[in-house]
Amino acid sequence: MAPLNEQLDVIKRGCEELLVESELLERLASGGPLRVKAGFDPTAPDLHLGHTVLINKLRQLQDLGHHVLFLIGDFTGMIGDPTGKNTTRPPLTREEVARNAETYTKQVFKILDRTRTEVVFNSSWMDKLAAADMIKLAATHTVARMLERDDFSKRYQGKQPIAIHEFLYPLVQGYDSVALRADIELGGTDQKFNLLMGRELQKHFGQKPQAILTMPLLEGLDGVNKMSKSLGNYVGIDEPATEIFGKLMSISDEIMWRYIELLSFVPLAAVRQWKQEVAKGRNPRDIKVAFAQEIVERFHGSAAAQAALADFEARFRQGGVPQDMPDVSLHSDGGGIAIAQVLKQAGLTASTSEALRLLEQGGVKLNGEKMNDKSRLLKTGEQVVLQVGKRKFARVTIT
RNA sequence: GGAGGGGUUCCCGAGCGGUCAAAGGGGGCAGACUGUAAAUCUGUUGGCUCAGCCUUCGAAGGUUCGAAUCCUUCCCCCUCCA
Repeated sequence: MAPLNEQLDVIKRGCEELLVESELLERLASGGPLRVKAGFDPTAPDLHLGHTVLINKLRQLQDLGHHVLFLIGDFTGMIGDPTGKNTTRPPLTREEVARNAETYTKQVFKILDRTRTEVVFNSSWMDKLAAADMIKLAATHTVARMLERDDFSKRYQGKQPIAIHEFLYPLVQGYDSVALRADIELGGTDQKFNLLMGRELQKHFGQKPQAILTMPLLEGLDGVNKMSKSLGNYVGIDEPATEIFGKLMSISDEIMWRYIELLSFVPLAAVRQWKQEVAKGRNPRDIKVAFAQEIVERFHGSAAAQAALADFEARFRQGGVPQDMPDVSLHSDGGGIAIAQVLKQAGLTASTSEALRLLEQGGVKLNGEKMNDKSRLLKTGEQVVLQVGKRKFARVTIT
């Protein structure tokens, strides 16, 4: 195991806050591997880059020899974590939770070391907790204390509803730390309240309180809100290489540095040099390309990263069409199919109304030519490439 | 239990008997400009067999030639008092 100060440097790198450092040092000094807890809400079936900020950190802890407890909050998932939301979230069913959890474990080992990871479900101890125990747990904290949490107080002041069961969420998450005897828990900055709750409950149950390490939240592609599935501003790690590449290229120059800081493994010295070069006039696009390549390579390999770049160049610099696009075959009864119908049935637009709108606005291309004749019929035997906007393509054959 | 306020299209929010598929803003989408950037500007933003028709304003009934707007019942939320 690495020397203490080196371990601490690795642990702290990129983090938002570490509490309490001296306690963590003590535990590290005691020699044995730490029990590292990180909880995941099974609402999102796809891991995205936002999640990987934390998972990368878990991986670093594993590389230091520590033991990761990858907690899937299947019980808490049924409550619906209210963190960061200003409305009550609808609860998930057992079946939904189970399905999502499976996807999680499948994806997470793209980053984590399977041999040093223990996947645990909080239902395995929470299901056994009797109602009376739950009441005792609830009795450990006051409503005033709960209302200290930022999002609760905001909702309360904003006259938004807060359901009683939402108060149980932090308590259950904290109790998970007790059940797991966690030495340190990782979470996003928005999790701080819940993480601290773990410390308090551990003390209450006679354990040494866990250290907590918060990681910054990664902004989504819009550069404003945090990256999340529900906002649609995310990059999923299971997405095709060209998608990941394209999405990363679309981020603003400002947010690019943030992404590099939190996601890239490029040494900080090299990043500093990039910044200087850009300040002297280098096109930030070049940096963005290098960064996008690094991320694609991480999840798809270097060959895919090269291909994604080539595809991107061909498509947008030379205005060509992508290598791969969906092939759609539609059947006509004879008279042909109106173009708006084709667009909808090929999945390029959500409705025929939208298709007609886009035709009017010049957002539709047929075989690379702008197309705004709404009465255009596609006849049997025709094969065309349709494009909507800059990104949506389909090769359509009429039979 | 009592008193008051409120539930409008993806979100916020106006409308308060016909001129309402419903102002304004946000977000989304498209176009221009670009580095597929960002910012900005322009258009658009329920659906369909699209100059017409159909379905929306918490739910269900009712009044009316006509309702998001009036009445009844129900559901939900917020505030104050107990």
